[in-house]
Amino acid sequence: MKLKVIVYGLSLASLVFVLKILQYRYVVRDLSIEFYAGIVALLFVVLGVWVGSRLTQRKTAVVQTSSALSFKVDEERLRQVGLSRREFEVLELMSMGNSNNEIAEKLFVSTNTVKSHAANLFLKLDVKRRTQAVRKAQELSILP
Amino acid sequence: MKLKVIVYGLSLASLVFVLKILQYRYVVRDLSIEFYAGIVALLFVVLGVWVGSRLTQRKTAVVQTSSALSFKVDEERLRQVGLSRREFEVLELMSMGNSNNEIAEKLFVSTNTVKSHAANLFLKLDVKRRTQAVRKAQELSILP
DNA sequence: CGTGAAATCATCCTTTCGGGTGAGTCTGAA
DNA sequence: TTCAGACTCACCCGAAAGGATGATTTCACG
Repeated sequence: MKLKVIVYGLSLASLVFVLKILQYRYVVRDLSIEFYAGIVALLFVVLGVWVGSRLTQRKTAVVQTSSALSFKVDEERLRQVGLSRREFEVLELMSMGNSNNEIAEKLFVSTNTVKSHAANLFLKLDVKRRTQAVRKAQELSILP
Repeated sequence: MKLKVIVYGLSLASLVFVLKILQYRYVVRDLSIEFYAGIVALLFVVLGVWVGSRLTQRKTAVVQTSSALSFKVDEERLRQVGLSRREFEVLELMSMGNSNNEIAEKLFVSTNTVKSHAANLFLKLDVKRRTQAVRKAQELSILP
């Protein structure tokens, strides 16, 4: 929200600024139009680069803060991936560095069950190893 | 490398393109210069945003993959833990979800060597599994 | 010139992971 | 009630990971 306002405002301001410059050109007309075009182009490329990096930075920042919040955001993400609660619990303990056996003990189920959940969440996350699963979960910001 | 070439090439191409347009303007002069300025500005803002996001994307990627940037900060941390460069490289690839075999291929060494490095860094990090190693490395902020 | 750390590779062995398959229970929705 | 999905567990098997030990080479440091 705030970002959009800033970006749009800045763009408009810059445009006005450039127009003013061009207006001024008619007074000081001693340089070629190509020169001014180059200036304008350069100026706006710089502006664009700046805006572009700002944009991406904000994007990741938002992702980070949202994951730092609570369960609700996670559940939405979970539904996007299709992970069930149990699968997510396994994934959490997995990311803590627990073995399947340790996860089984902590969840009061058998190792086989953990392996089933693991296999299912690997399918849903489209990964082959638990380390990949953890990484992908972090990238999807469903895990810290 | 490739990225820079592409970016610079694209910038130059766009500049030439705009200059051509302006040249053409002298033939079809029926629109105000403000209009053309707006077009140019808009065009280059879009280009800039694109380039900007590209740039930032690469930047983060570089930080993750290459050890060149993170070396300086890492080496201090590394000495605290006592990890050698090779062990750290293995740890990095490990955190990306690579298997020992894949790590071996990417480092041009045998799987046994990777396992040796892995065993050593497990000792130094005081962990038992690779998932724990990755987690601990993140907690020590020697890995993203 | 030795000495030690790092890097490399190996072999043997055990544990852990992961894939595949099947199957029973339970719950909530149609 | 029936049915889908989740959860549970089991067995088998191959692949990956990890532990232990030893050997060689390289390279910097004293």
